[in-house]
Amino acid sequence: MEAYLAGLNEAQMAPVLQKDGPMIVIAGAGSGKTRVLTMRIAYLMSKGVDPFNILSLTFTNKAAREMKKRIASIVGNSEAKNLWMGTFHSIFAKILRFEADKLGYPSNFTIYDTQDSQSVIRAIIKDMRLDKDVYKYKQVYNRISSYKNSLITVKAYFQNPELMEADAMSKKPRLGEIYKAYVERCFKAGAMDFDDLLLKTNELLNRFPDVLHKYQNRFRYILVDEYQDTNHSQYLIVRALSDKFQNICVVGDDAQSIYAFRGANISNILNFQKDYDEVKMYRLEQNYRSTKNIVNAANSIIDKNKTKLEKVVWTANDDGGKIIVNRLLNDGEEGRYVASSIFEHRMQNQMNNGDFAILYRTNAQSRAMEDALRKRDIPYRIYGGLSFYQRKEIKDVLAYLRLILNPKDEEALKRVINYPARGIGQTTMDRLAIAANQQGVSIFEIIQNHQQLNLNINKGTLTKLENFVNMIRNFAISNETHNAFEVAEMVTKKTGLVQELKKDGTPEGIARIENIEELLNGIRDFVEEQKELADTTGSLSEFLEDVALATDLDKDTGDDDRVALMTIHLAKGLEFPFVYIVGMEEDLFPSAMSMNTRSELEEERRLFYVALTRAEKQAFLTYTLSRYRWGKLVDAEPSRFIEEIDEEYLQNMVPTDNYKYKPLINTDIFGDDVDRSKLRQNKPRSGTPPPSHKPSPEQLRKLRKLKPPSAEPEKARNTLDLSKGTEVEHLRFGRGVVVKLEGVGMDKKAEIDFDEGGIKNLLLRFAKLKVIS
DNA sequence: AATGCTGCCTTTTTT
DNA sequence: AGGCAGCATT
Repeated sequence: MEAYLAGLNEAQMAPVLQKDGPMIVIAGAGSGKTRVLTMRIAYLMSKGVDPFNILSLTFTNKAAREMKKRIASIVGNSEAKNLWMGTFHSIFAKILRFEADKLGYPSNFTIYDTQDSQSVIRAIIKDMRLDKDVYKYKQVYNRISSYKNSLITVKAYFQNPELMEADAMSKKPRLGEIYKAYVERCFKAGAMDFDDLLLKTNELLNRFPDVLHKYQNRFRYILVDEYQDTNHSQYLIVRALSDKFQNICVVGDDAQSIYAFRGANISNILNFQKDYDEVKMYRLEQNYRSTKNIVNAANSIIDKNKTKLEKVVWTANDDGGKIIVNRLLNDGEEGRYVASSIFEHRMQNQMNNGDFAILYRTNAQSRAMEDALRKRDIPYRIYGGLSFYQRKEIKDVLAYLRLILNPKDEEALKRVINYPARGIGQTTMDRLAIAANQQGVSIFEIIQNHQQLNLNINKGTLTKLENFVNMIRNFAISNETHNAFEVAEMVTKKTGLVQELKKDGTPEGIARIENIEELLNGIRDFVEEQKELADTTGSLSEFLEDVALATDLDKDTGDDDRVALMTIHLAKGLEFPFVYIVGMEEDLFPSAMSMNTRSELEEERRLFYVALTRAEKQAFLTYTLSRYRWGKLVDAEPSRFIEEIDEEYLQNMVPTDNYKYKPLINTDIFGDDVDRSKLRQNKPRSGTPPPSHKPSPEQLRKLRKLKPPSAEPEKARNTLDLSKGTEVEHLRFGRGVVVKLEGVGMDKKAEIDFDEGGIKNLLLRFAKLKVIS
């Protein structure tokens, strides 16, 4: 027996040692499935399987990189290098580039991200003169995306009366036309969207049997991680490729299926045994990650789901601390509590920042956490949300780079043809677009050939257009002899992008320049890494592919010691000693949009299961009584998921004086005449409806333009003296609470200044707010 | 053509 | 509250 297998338990060993045939591994949270995959690949190679014949599909590129490293340490780097390992999207993008000509695409096709796709759809809706309130571009995009993930092409769509009827019923009878136009525009721009990478792979394998055979023979051993989150399109690719040799190993956990919203099909894992002959099934049920308390609590949650495979996750670890549940006044308090708690536990247990994670349901929740961590000087890092590559200035640079490789890329062209401003306006663009449509070519080509066409554009503008095209062509020529970093550096200098930002001189402008510098550094690192690890040159096209398909997680080097903030979805597959799950409230988690059907609710529950099982030592749950949502303070109720945990695993904390701020709840400010239980409800008070002093829009406009009194302007504007008898309808105690001021008709954040026994002033955070007494 | 204002939408999760 | 598309102004 090979030495590297020594650390495996019996259950883990069995799937590693089964060299051939179809198999499914049901792996509970924290049961060491990555280890099994890694060891299995190492074992296959030790039994003489050529790494070129092994395809391993992972959920993130980072996971792939780490596995590769691990395997390299067992079998050696030169062999490990030859493994095919990565996400569905990145592996099949590579294959599609190689086979692009068969599908009529250029091999340097652009990969449109969600923003690009949505922008194309928005333009189509506008061009078709459809009502943008009926045809919401995001909805349309999602609809098209789900068609593509179900392999419903435009042609298939128009052959399916049911689908067309369904869209007509939802008042979108022309959805098919939009779909058609969208596909055509992408094709003309030489672009594929995320879903195309899978859809076109299917098309490739279906239409060209010789190509299918080629890849079937190449990928004799296929491994798929997180199989529960594959969609139909991915499922069909796996089936097609594994059909000949049937050496397929899928690993997953139905209890952790959380991507149904993007087409993941849980029945892929539930039905695997029907898809292949003589499937061997293995279960990994021993959890090595978490304490007994956490594992048992998680089990008690997932028990509430009806749709699941039977398995019992258990652990031999210590009991550990109970899950700490805490109630806070509002989201600001919640942030401060979490920050304080991290601070204290870090001290007490001699932990690093990187041992803590804050997990939330929606990205919008990160802000309150960030504010609190920043105030406490706790270093943190946010994953996901508005990622680095989605920032305007970065997308601008990337658009230039995309255009160099693929001048047909219309989204990139539109973005930069007049940025920095070069006097090419909307009218000109409209004319070019019309000509491009008539000629059936790209806008870039129209400009190149404008002398043969009558474009009705004046000479000065034509010169500007020529200059632009020449600039891009010169970049393209340089690109043939320079690496990605050199080209990118040239672009930032010669296009005037950085100059433009320097000129504006604002703090934001400076931050943007820094971001561009960071991008250039990133490109330099990329080029060096490529030369070292992958025997490639570090070309621009390699870099852009990496960017298009990389996630924030992939970018993470883990060098610096920071608290991790991310959505629960992003946390899948990760683990931390201390985990805070915040915003445990009805309508937030479970999300208000996921409570319509049982299956939606069950997915939310699985999501909670995933969140809880990220914790190794200690889990914390927090909920608030009210929080800002849509810019307004909204009352909140504790999530049903808290109740669903067996009580014996919980420690419910009554808010105490442990922390600097006091979580003062129901503190009586106004005496007995105010019924607070009613204040906390959204409903108007029964009997006496709340007085409505809401000013008319006209009055409000007047109010906003009013200047503060000239004497002591700063103070007069920001301070509200309660002794003057200002009517306050709704007041909660504590710092950063919200006050509703009658007669103003809006909520504003305010800080309360204490004066011995009572409140002296409300310090309004927003200078604009006027108070009428 | 550039700039500034207004009013709308947003908050589900992502490759 | 904040971002952004669409409109109005210069």
